[in-house]
Amino acid sequence: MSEEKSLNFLEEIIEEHLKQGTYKSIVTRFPPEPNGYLHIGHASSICLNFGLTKKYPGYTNLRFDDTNPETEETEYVDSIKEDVRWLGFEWKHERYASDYFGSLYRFAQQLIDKGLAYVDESSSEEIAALKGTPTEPGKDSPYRNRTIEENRDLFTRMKNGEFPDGSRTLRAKIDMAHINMLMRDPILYRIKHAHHHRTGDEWCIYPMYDFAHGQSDSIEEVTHSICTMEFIPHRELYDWLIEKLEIYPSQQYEFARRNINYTVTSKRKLLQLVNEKFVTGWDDPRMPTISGLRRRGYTPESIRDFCDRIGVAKRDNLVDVGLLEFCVREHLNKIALRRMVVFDPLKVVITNYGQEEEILMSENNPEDEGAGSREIPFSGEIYIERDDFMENPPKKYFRLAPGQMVRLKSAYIIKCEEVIRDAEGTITELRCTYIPESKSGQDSSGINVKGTLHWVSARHALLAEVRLYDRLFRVEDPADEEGDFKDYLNPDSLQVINKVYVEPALHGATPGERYQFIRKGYFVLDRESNGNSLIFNRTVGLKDSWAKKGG
RNA sequence: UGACCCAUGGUGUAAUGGUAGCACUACUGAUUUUGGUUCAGUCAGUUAAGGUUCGAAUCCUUAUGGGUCAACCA
Repeated sequence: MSEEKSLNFLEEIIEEHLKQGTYKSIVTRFPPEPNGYLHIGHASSICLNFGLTKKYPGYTNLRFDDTNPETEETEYVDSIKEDVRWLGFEWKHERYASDYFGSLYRFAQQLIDKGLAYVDESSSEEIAALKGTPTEPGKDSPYRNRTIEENRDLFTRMKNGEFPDGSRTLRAKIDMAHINMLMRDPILYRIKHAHHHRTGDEWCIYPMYDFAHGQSDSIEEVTHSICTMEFIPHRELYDWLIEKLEIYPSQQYEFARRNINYTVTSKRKLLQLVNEKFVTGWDDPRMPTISGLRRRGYTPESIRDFCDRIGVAKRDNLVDVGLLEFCVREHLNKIALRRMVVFDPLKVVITNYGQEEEILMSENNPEDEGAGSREIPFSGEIYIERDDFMENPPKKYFRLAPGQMVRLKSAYIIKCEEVIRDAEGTITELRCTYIPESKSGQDSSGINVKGTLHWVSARHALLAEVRLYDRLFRVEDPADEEGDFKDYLNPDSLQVINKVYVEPALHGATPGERYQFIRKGYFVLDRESNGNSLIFNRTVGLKDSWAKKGG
């Protein structure tokens, strides 16, 4: 019965490998650098790498590419681990490139011994000058032909801290005229007298990406090393090093990173937004970070579903954020508890109801009978949404208007009899009558109304704060615009409503529960809430075909 | 004026020489005690030109367009 889902190009490669017996099982890795928080683009890579070893025999390691102590911190390591777990994945081994500094150092010595690496004393400017350009070959460094003994000695002294930062590098000896710039004697090691988040002051030389990543893959016997397309030119060097070092032949495969419109996914840019206070932090709910999405109320299920739907391929892309929103709505619709909250209150007095009150029942989730129901107090004075009333309504307006009837959700049908105004002419109150026989669940009135409104009983309502979020940028692709990307921030990305009126059932709201404020959207309790205050973040609004029609 | 990667509806992704499909979006309509959900339907695509073939989105050539490469970042 089940329709076979087509394979992405990596799954095809792996199935072929498994079929041919190239591998019996596979090993992948997710290799973040701990210099920032993970974002939605990383989620794609996480789902890919971990997803592959869920589908095929094998496992996935979490490996931190921590070879640049100047930008890396333990805070980032912790956040990355939390985010991967939250997304629902468990790694086999937790590893660090820094675990391999000793092996990497010995690999470098082997290269020196084979005459394939040398210590260069050129400055970074001099190296750049001799590098050539994509269309012109480079020139050999004057230090290129030192003896092996000299190189060994110099490299040892680099490690021993005898030289200042930037004064020397270890370079592979390949070909300065190579068509691939990365093969023009790439730098393997540089001197940095910097404190490393894990190895402390043990080392003052650190390997470059190209001399750490592939070697780490190899040490872990990673079979399929999956990275993004900008690393394609690195593959030649990746292979060269593995061949010369005669180590386990991990293979690199590349896919196109996923881009999403109206946001940026560059750790450098996100860091800028954080540092320059354009957002409140890495987990600001407007951020495309995993932690931001989590605080915003996204579920791991919805993010996994999103990654699954956008797929894996090799072409440039700009995915519509609307798809992410669709995924979270789809999930939240099934699990969110329905609650009634009035954002902009308009008082309604039900003139024939009297001073008493009663308890009504309402289902917690019409999509899930198991979610049960809750009690809602009703009384003769309630609040409805100000924009649920119009004095001169257009055709097909189903809400309240003079002489018109609406259903109050889970309660009665009411009819608007009178509009009360203050001295300025602002509507301050509506006088309505209710139809006693129309009680929800036992309606014998025979009246059919088109509109149903949410409401809260005025004397039972609690106060809360809601934070409404919109896209962070006003343009689809901020990174592609002229000038500073920050000039394209959306000034209305955050709207705070300090006082909204919520039904009493929200009193014990917990951060783990998801809510749908009926007709308003999906909300989650923010971590800044406490015993005295309820603060809700809007995850995403409901689809609104009335607003779209210009209603 | 080099090398490499890529090109299918508005967006994302399938079709692996044999009926261009799926999802999102948009638009209709039905249902609805959320103008939500659900259901039914509609619009919409192979960058171009040659070639190979009975047959090409798929293979070849050229062109065009987009991306990547000149960090002691990853």
